[in-house]
Amino acid sequence: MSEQPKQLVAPTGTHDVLPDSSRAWERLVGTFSEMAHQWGFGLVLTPMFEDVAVFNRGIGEESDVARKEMYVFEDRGGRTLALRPEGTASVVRAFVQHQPTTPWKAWYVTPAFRYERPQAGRYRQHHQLGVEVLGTEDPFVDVEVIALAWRFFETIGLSQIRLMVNSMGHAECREAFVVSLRSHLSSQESNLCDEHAKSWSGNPLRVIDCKKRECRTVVDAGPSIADALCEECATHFKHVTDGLTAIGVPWERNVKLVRGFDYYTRTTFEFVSDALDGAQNAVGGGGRYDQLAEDLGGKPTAGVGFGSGIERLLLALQAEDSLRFEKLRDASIDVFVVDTTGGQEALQICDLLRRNGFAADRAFDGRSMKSQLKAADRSGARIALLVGPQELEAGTITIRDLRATDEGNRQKLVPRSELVNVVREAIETSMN
RNA sequence: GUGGGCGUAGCUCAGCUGGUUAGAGCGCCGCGCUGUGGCCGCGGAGGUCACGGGUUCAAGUCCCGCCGUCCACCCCA
Repeated sequence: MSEQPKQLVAPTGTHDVLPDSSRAWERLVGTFSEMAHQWGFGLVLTPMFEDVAVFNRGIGEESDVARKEMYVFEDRGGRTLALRPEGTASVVRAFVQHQPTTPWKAWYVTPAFRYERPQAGRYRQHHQLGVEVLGTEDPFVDVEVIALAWRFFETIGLSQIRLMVNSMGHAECREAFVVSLRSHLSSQESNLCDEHAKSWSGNPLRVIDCKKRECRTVVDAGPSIADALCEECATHFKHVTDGLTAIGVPWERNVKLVRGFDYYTRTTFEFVSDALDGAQNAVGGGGRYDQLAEDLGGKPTAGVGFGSGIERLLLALQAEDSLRFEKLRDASIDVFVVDTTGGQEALQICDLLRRNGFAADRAFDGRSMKSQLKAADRSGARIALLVGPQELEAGTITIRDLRATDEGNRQKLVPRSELVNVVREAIETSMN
């Protein structure tokens, strides 16, 4: 006697998306794809894993993501690879490798992997969609990238979103700011929270978005990035915010907005949902990364982009109660074919309908008519086509309106040769 | 990585201070209606009470471990 094999389940922090909820995914990704094309972006697909250096040099070896969250492994050829923890680095690596003409406008949708302790809205595999523009430092591009994200959120029905923007300045402004921040923090070390009192010098910028009161007091009294910007960077930032204002995208400046990846220069931004609480309220973010292409071994090339987490967007939609799954499901099937003669008729009728552009489904296993009609009801189909021995004999089909209420006038016998036209007509009238 | 809550049917959950064959609603299958869904009535299938140890005459219930999940921190999407 062998034991029953142990049931296997999805790994910690991962999840299956089944047809009920995947309708919402299709809608999000479909909408984004359409909008990205409207904005002039082309789809880019890059490998899910890369040489680990792509991410170490990209997001910074000092960042938490690179230090302790990456899935790093060695393949059979001894190469050290990593599953992608975010979207941007791979796209920029592809740009550097292929040197397309600029400006290069790319959009993507991809899973991202981080070894984290899972909780609501945070997974070991999550999914991001986003865009990148390489080859121009024109502030209008920053505006376009932010605007695309904003309009996308509007289109899918999110209303409680706030956009926060900031500028880190270019490499020199940023470096000068880090120096003055460092000296401020070192003089205030004893006033920082327990953790940052020890760790501030590794990455002083991290202290800026610490939520502890002690750190906030120290930070508020210290230098502001806003004052550290050179004239060019200040002007660049003003063009970005003026551009947003010009097209009616509301923004607020947040001088403490310091994002987790080291590659950001100048513009940074983040979208938060007020419908989600605290910890996981960021639904998207991004910024400019004018050094990144060079860091990955390419020619100096400016870039800017944003990424948004699909799971977070769905949580935010749910929190705003903007998701209507029922409606999405109703849209699926036009016709359900009921065949009590063995199934051969349903095979041919479904094929005919599908070739003519209808969404058709049927039952299997030779069930009773009653049971098949029950399945028809569940499918959400507008109409059912019934074929039993009588119809088969007479070369006819019974068409039944599954939504009508007057029992006397809801089904009729039609010649099989007229099927496609009759179905088309029935669907048109039942749509009204 | 640190701290806490929770794991009982496919789903949502009940199960009092340990005590016979572990329940409900929804869903699923069937019958009432032997060719007609949705509503209603009746019936049925489905559980090693997450898993592994321990205490006890007796554990879903108490203890320990483990895994999973949720929450907070951290970080982020």
